[in-house]
Amino acid sequence: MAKVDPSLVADLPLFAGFGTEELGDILREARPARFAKNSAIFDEGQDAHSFFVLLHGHVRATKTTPGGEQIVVRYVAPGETFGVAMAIGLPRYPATATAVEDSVVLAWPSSTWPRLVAKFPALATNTLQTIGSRLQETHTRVVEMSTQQVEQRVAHALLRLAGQSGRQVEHGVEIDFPISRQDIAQMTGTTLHTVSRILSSWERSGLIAGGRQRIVLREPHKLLVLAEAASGEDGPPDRA
Amino acid sequence: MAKVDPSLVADLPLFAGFGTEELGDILREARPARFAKNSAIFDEGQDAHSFFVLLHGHVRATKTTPGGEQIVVRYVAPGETFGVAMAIGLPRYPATATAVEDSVVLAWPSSTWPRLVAKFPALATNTLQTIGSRLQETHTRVVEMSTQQVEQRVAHALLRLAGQSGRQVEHGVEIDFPISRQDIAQMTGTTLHTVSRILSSWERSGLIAGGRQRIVLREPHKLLVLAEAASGEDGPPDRA
DNA sequence: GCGGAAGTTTGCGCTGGCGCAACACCGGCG
DNA sequence: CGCCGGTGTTGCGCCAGCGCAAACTTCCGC
Repeated sequence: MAKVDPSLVADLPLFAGFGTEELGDILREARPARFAKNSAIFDEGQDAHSFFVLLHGHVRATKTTPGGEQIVVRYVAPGETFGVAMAIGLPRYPATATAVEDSVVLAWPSSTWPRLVAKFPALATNTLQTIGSRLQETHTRVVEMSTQQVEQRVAHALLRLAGQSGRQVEHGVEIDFPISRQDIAQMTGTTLHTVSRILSSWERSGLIAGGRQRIVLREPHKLLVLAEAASGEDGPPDRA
Repeated sequence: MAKVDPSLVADLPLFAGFGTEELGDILREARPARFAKNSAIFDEGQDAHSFFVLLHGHVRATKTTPGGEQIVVRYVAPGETFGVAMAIGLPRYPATATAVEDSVVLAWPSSTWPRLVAKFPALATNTLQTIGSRLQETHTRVVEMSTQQVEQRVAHALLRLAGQSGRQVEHGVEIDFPISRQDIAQMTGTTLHTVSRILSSWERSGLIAGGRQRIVLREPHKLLVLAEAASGEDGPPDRA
C-alpha cells in the first residue's frame, strides 16, 4: 500500500488547520494514482466514485452541451481539489476531467467523505470556502461574458491562466501546460478562429509569443490594460 | 424581542436534519426584518455584517462591472439563503441585494456563523450543498451563454424563473414578482431592446402574455422546445 | 525519414443582435 | 385630472465575430 507523506500536502487549503496526526488519518484513506496525458480521470454523468487532490500536472474540466459542443469549465492546478461532486450533494460528476499532461492525484472514495467530515468538521468549512471562491470566479466569468468583447475576454482568460499556472521564463510568463486555441475558445465562449486571429494580432505586436499549444505572455501589463479597456473608451461615462 | 416560530422554517434546506430544539437555538440568534420594495438589503463591497434567509417576497442579487453596467446574478425566492459571504470566507458582499417587492427576512449577524457551525456542523454541510447547486446553476449559465443564441437564453431564463417562482394562473404560469425587460436582459447577457423584440414576437404568437413588469407563460412547453432547439437544427448531427 | 493527423493561420462573405433614436404607454403623484 | 418619469416598443443601419473553406506547420508514429 502506497503511503503519502503528510508534509507534502499539509499546506493545501483543503487541509488548513489540521495537525500532522489528523492529516495522517485523512491521508490513510487516500490512494495516489497516475493519469497519462489526455486520459480521462472521470466522465460527466458518471457515478461520482471519488474525489481528488491534484498533486502534479494539470487537469481540464469540461461540460458537454446537449448539442454536443464542449466548453471548458476550469483548469485544475496542483494543490487544488476536484471531483467533489459528492460533497455538494451530487451523485454524479457534473463535468468531465481530463489530464492535459501526465498528472498525479490523490483519490478518496466518495464514500469516505461523510465519515471524514463527521470526524473533521473543518473539512466541510474548508471545502465551503473553496467552492465559494469557485462560485465567485464563475460569476466573474458570467459578468465578463455579458459585458465584454471577445478580445477582452481572451485577455482576461490568459491573465488568469498565467496567474494560476504561469511559469517565469526568459522573456515573460509562460502558461505551464499545453493549451490549444480551441481550449481558449471554449473558455471564453468564442471560436477557434477568432482566438487564432486575436492571438496572431497580439503576437505581431509583441504582446505574446506562442507556438503549438504554448503561450508566453511577454507584456502582461499591456495585456491587462487591454483587458480592462472598455470597447468605446474615450472618457469615463457618467453612470447613474 | 421578536421570536420566530421554528415550524415556519423547519423544512428549509439550510435546516435539514435539525430538531425543533436545535432549531430554536439557532433561531434565537436571528432577528426578522422587513424591506420595502426597491430598497437595498446590502450593497456590493460592503462589510458582510449578516447573512439571511428570505421568508417572504423576492430579492434580486446584482453585480456591477468596473464600467458601471449591472448584471443580475440571481433572484432569491422565499426559503432560500443569501448573503452568506462570511460562510464562504469573504469579508465583503460580492453583490448587491435589493428587495424587488416588500420582503421579510431573517438575519443573523455574520459573527454568529463560526459559533453556529461549531455547534451544528450540519449547517456547514447543508450550506455546502446549497452553494454547490448554485455553482452548478452558474456553470449552466456559462454554458448557455457560450453556446446558445439570445432567443434560447431568454427562453431558458423565463422557464427557470417560472420554475422557481411561478404562480399558476388562469391561462398559464405567471412569474410571481415584478420583473422588467431590462432585468431579463441583465440575466441573459443581452440588451433591453433585444429582449423586448423577442418577447413581443412571442406575445404575437401567443407563447406568452405580458404587461408592465409582468410575464405570463401561456405555452411553457412550446417555450421549452424553443429553448432546446439548436439554431440551425435540421437533423441530429453526428458528433464524435 | 516519411506520411498523416492534429493544430494553426488566414481570407471572405454574411448575419444576429447591438446602438441609436424616436415614440407609445402606463401609473402614480401633485 | 393632467403631468411626468419609468417602462416598453419598434425602425434602421452597422459591425464584431461567426461559419465556411483552404492552405500551412508541427509533431508523432511507423
